[in-house]
Amino acid sequence: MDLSDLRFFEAVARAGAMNRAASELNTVQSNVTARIRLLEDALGTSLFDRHSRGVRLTPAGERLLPFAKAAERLLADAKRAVADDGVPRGDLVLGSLETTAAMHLSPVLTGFVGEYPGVDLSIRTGTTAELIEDVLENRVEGAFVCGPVDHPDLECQTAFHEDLVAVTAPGVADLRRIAENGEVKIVVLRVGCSYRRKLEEILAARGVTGLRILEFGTIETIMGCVAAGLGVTLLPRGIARAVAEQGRVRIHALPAKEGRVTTLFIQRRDSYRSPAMAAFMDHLYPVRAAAE
Amino acid sequence: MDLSDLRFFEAVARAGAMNRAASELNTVQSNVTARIRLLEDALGTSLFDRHSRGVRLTPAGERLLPFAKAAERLLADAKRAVADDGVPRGDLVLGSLETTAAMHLSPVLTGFVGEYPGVDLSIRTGTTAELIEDVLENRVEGAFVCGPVDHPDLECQTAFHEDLVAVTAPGVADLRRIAENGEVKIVVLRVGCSYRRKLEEILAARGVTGLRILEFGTIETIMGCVAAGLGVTLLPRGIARAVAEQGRVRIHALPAKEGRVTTLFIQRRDSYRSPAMAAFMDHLYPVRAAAE
DNA sequence: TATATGCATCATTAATAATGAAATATTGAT
DNA sequence: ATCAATATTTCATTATTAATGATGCATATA
Repeated sequence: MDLSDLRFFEAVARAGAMNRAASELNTVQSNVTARIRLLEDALGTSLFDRHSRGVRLTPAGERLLPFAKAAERLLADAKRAVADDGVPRGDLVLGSLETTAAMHLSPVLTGFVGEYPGVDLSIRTGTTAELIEDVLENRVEGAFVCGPVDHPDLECQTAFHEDLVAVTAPGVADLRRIAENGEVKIVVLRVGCSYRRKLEEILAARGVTGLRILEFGTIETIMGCVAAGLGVTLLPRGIARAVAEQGRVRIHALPAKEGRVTTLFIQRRDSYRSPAMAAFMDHLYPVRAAAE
Repeated sequence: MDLSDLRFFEAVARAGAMNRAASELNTVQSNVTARIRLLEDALGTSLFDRHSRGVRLTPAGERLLPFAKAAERLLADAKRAVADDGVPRGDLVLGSLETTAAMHLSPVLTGFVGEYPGVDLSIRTGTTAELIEDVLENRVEGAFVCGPVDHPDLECQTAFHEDLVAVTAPGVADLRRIAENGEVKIVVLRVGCSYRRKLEEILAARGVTGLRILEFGTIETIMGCVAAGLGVTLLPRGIARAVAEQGRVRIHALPAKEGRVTTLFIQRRDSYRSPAMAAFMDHLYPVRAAAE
């Protein structure tokens, strides 16, 4: 058994069919068949059940799959470790919630890129669920997400605390009354956004239920919608404040139990930490210490 | 880069010479050279410095080595995971201190082998240092050693507590006086035995220093030597008691601070846990609970 | 029953790895 | 200084292994 065998295996398992896996691996189907058969012979077990529309993993195959993925990760990490001489350089891809990026990240990032000009930093935004997936699948090296997070493969560190506030049109004096003057919606950044469920809970606690959801791509659009009386949203106080001071929206403070959220920086526990990543962690340290 | 490349690499790194690595890998030396060169080309770095008496790892090679070992372990674990269907069977190799085996293990082991007839259990004895090495190098799946142990790759669980006692010839009334009636030695089981250093400390605290060391392979021999007035040893009370009751030796109790030792069961943190191992852990659980 | 989809088989070709012999280099001893 | 010993590199040759493309077989769907 060798790593290339596991690569074939993993591709077939993912594609669910040998011919699809073949084109993915840039080879022919007979080759895939042969390699899988050799692997099965070597292990003394069949790894796939063949049926007319493709293949399905056997229990033994299910047991092998995580090792195939781990092996692939290990080799990728090994390549990086060899290439790294301790000087932070190259790509560093991190993830962040849109709101966290807007609120907290810019001073951290500008400081970091100034200090390490060799590092090509990029930020990928998404929801907490998406970002957790991104970290687990090694699409990003780390991410700022909304806590709490509990996953055995993830290492979590407190990065920031923020106070969330509900934001409505200026005319809404009390959150309980938002539904009184006609149609109102929950306005959030994206499907699955962590704040959506939180806002629903907050409103439910005030007797407001059954609101519909409205999704937008940018915070500016959301603010516009809210100002226009189209709905209510939940945002960190710091972001909402500027718009509120212009009188366009009204901020509704929330008790700490509801409004206090912790932003965590998460990483895969076992994967290789690049010098760039280590440097970023160091750079982040004073921020994290302040949050404790 | 593939696993077979890493196997070559690891063998050369360990052997310190392509020659020796070649015979170890059952191939010719020119093949090893070629494979290493290909690997170096693929990684874009030289992994070894060649000199006239062999090769030495470059810094990049040093960085690669742990990955090579991890990859090998991963593949070995994968094979086992595929073969395992959850039923404990096959070889289970554990390590233990000689004294722990004599004192505590026999009821645990006989119970275990009775319950799981499919498991071929074997015990390899050694000193704590040897056993830690055995666990780290995956020569045994787990081991009973003398605590405390602190290693990032090892998971430690309290297994037993024991009271150590000093054992001398019957005529020695006080440990402080052992050196009075002529030549006396420290008698221990093996080079590097954990008890040796401990006994030296205990005697030093009583003003007895500079004793020579005597090593034997079995506890019976040691007891014979001690009874004959040849020296002093340190053993768990339970083992010494039987011989003391025959009047052949005298037991010198020690204060808890010196005499209390904890036996830990250690395992590699990240390696695959076989069903046999899991079953053994379960079997051990009541024992461990009693020790807490 | 025809058709589409997908795996297995197999002969052929391509690519890769292993071998053995000869060349080169360095250390240590005479 | 030279020879012997040891170790790596190079290279042509052979052996092994992987990939290809054509074909066959099975099964589900229309």
